[in-house]
Order: sequence, then structure tokens, then C-alpha cells
Amino acid sequence: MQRNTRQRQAIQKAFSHAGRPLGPREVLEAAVTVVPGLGIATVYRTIKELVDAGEIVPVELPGENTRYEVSGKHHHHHFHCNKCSGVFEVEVCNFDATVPKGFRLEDHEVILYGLCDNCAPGRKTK
Amino acid sequence: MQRNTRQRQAIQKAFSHAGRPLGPREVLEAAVTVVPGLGIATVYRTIKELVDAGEIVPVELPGENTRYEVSGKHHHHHFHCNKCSGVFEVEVCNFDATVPKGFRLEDHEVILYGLCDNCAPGRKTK
DNA sequence: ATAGTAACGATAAACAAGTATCAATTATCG
DNA sequence: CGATAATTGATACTTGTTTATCGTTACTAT
Repeated sequence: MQRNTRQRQAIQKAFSHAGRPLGPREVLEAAVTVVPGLGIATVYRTIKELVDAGEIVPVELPGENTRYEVSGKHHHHHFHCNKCSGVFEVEVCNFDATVPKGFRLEDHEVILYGLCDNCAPGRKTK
Repeated sequence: MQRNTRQRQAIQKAFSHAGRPLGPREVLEAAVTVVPGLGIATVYRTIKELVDAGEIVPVELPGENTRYEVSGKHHHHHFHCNKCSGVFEVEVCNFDATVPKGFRLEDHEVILYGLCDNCAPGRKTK
């Protein structure tokens, strides 16, 4: 049967508390503070299980490794910070797309680039 | 000095004739028909040189390896075929983006997904 | 509390993309 | 033409991510 381990709880919590897509490394960094000694193998294993269980979904961005975020969110897109490389959610949508003749549009992806709140200039210190 | 080799010509021609972004594999497939025996190492080498020379620019799409296309094109985005995985250019743009408070938007990327002309239904045969 | 076994952690292995090496080839100049 | 050195092709290597292995740990039900 499925067991409720500290490491699994920590990893689930990392996703639910993040509010943004996390990669395996980020998950490890977040969860290891709760469960010292947590291994990367467990992170990968658990991510795969959570995906299979439908709890999280993969988020892929250009040139980046796959991240994951909790599933069931409303339609949204992502903002990629050019400085800290962090990824954040943004509400977007409403764009004109003219696909070539004969093509059939099924879905779309919008990625915004810039500086996040923390990295943008005009902030007191760090 | 720089030499004008058959393989380099074939690779340049592959890009200029493609009209869409090509990955190293695709470049090899196209150029090897012109220069039998062409090796993948030469493709990578030449791509790097062409990028340095500004002749081509990298195109990155979610979950895909880097492709390249001839530089100097107008603002455009890409259409990724869900069936054949081919990538095509599309004219897009004009979308509303509301970035979170404090964020600074610098650039954007739009990727459309669907079926390309060849893969869309309602086509005679193939 | 204890047995049974799912899950863990460390690490080796598998993969894939891209790079470096080097002997053989060949474009280019005189 | 002939010498020279840039370029090539085959392949080994590097790098980074993800998976498999296996002895150990620690949930769970009894």
C-alpha cells in the first residue's frame, strides 16, 4: 500500500506552497529544509508518482528543464525572470493568431520574459 | 582563412531553403542528401560558426532541443505540429499581458500548437 | 512492540546533446 | 601543379538529467 512518509509530505508541500512551477532541484532545495538528508532520487521518484496521480502537471519552458506545478489551476501562462531564472504565474490571454492556411490551431503557450518583482530595479536593496 | 566547402554550402542552403527552424538532426538530414557522408560533428561545428557570424539565430521551444533559423526575419512566432513535430513560422501578435505588480516585461514568446497543413485532416491522402 | 515491506538514500548506470581529438582530406594561393 | 593548413568525419569524451539498483530505514497493520 501507499505510505505517508515525511519526504513525500515535504515534497507535496513544496509544490502547494510554491505557487509557481518548480524543477527537481528547486523541489529538493525546498523539501530538504524540512527533511534533512532528503535525496534527489526520492524527489524524482515522488514527482513521477505525483504526476501519475494527477496531483501535479509538467510545465515546459524554452531551453529549460521540465518544471512541475499543482494541477487544476485556471488558464494561465508563465513569466520567466531574466535575472534569477525564477518562473511565476501570470494571467494573460487575448491575442490574435493567424495560422497559415490549412493549419489547425489547438492550443497555445505564452511565455513572458523580464524582471520579477525581486530583480526589477527601483527596489530598496536586495 | 575561411574556406568555402561543400558541406558548409549545403548547411547554409538547408537553412535558407527551409523557411522554418531546423535542429541539428534536421540539418544533417537535409544536407546529407547534397553531401553524402556529411557528419553530425560538422553540422554542430558549422551551426556554431553561423551563429557567431550572425547568419542564423537559435530558436528554443518548450521541451525541444534548440533549433536555428536564418536571422533578420520580422517579428514572428512559431507553430509546433502535434503530429509531425515540425515547426513553422506564423505571424501573430497583439495580446494583453498583465504582469504582476513590480514585474517588468521585456519580451514575450508565443508558441501555437496544433496540426500543420500536411497533418491536418481533410487532405487528400498523405 | 514486531514483522513485513514500501520507501529511502547513495550511487552506479543509462541517455542524450554537444564538444574535443586527430588522422585524412581538400580548398586555396603561389 | 604542389605545398599548406583549414576542414572534415569518425568517434571518444564531457556534461547534465533522469532512472535503476540495492542494502538500509521506517511506516502500518496486527
